Amino acid sequence: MRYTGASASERQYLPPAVAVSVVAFALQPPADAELGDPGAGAGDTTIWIPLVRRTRAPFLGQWALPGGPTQWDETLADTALRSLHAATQRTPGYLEQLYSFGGVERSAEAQRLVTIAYWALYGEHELEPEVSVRGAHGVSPVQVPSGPRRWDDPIPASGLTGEDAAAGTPAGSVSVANVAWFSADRLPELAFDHREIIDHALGRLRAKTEYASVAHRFLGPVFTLGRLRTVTEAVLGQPVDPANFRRQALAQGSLVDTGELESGARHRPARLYRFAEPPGAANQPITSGSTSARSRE
Amino acid sequence: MRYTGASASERQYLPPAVAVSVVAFALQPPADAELGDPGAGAGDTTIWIPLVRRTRAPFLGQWALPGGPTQWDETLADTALRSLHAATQRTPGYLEQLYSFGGVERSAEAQRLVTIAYWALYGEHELEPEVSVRGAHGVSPVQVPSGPRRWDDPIPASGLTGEDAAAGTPAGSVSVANVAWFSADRLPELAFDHREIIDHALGRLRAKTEYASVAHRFLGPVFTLGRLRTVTEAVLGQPVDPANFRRQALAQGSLVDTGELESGARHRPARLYRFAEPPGAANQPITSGSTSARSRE
DNA sequence: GTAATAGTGTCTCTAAGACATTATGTC
DNA sequence: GACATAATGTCTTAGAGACACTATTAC
Repeated sequence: MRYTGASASERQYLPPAVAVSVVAFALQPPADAELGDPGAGAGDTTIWIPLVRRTRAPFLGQWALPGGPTQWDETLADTALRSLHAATQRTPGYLEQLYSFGGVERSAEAQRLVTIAYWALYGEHELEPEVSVRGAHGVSPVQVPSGPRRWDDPIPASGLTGEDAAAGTPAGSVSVANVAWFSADRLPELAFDHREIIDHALGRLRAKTEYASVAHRFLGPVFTLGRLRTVTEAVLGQPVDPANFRRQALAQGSLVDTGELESGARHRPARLYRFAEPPGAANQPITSGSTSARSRE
Repeated sequence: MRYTGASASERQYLPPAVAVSVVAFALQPPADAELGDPGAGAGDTTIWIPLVRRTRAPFLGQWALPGGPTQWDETLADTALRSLHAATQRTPGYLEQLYSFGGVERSAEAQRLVTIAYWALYGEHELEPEVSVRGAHGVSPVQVPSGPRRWDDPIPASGLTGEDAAAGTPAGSVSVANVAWFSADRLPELAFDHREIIDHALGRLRAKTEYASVAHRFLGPVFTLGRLRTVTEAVLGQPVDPANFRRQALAQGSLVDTGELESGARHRPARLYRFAEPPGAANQPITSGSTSARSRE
């Protein structure tokens, strides 16, 4: 019961294939990562995105977003995490849905394709190589937004791009050599409409309401206001006044002074802060295979 | 080649079924509409939403959002418009995607279900009964947002709720008697998680950045500032200072004074305004079967 | 005239941004 | 000591909100 090669007359009985694409952001590429643009150093002034090189037509050899088809027993967020992990060997700390694309298919494939785009954030500590103690891939906690937005959860497999979904078999898996990290300011030419998806994701990230609440996810559990400001500057792509940033960040009410100081720098030590989860969020990390809040039939 | 009754071992080869649910808003219920709550008059102080009564288990007899499965030759927005029209006999002036739900299915159905939620707005003139001159349903222009967000377009059929998608056949269609309009403040108990979807849609609608740009879609092509303020009050559910509203609405820069005045009221006549589409939007209404901007394979 | 909304002017308060100043560590 | 960033304080300006006041129609 496979759908490849269905004739045109059979098509109308086929439900669309469902796949995801993921735009993942990090403040730095991982230490062992290949850089798409060898010229650019890994400064703190830009945002980095992992891309995979396509190993199939169409757009063979071109860069594209990590992604892949949903499997029968995984939710959409599962699929997003699994295919992102297949490309980067790392699990992001944050994942959120962006938008769904469901155009009528015009390619040679037998099925229509519905693609759901996600965006993900990697914190500093999530970029260290994962220790492969457990099964196929890491099981680090992933934070998925609660509140008005909703979601699903994480599992394992290979990594293509979302457009290869219509092929029933997950063949032609991506070797790690086909993955590289790019600065958001210096993206290569991208397959399909992935450039627009990235632009959309960047727009969301740069929207004030978004970055104010997610900037800290690029960092570890504790951080200085200076680091947080650096993140904001990287997200916005422009400098931010330190004094005003401090006032606004603290007025936000979601930063907690840990009482500790960061030492070792060649200047006055900075206070360390934690991010206080909003009361409703319950700060409940989602682990692979969790059953929580699966609110839909 | 139908999928109903697939055994558990077959399931893993089945792609998820894809369906949509639509939260439609109007400032008033249509004149010929049935009201869910006979007590409430049709004042301008609230927002109205059409619901359909389920004719199947689960949640048989309970109210739910209009929706239905995607057909092989229609896009997601097509499906949304078609199933909304099946319920209300009317085509909305605006349609935008909200969120996708893709939980692993736990019901008795053979397939998983991915549901994409949309929200729609009906303008005053879109609530008049449609003149059935052309084919199965109206072909009035529908405005779908451009810019970072993307979409697809409209076609005909019956109207269930999105959760009936897994059944391959669109049987058990909704008679108009099973449709009623409810005030957003007085919703009945809803099937599935539709209450959350509506709350999400209301949240989006009430977000300042959204309602500032969509409020005029509840009205006809020309309107007074007083009417526009009334819409805003209905959306927000609270009074708004007329003077301040005027200043902000005009400062927005998207209202054009037509030079005409509204007469007949027992008070000073008000200027009539049009909404100026932002330059990028090209103000290009989308008609059924259009091929524009279908940007995805 | 009265009633009712349209439309204008003005005051206050808050928050954003610019920028000066002091504090405290490493070298 | 020099240097670098942390942390605080102050001034200006733009905008939101409260509210008083004038304008113009129907009756």
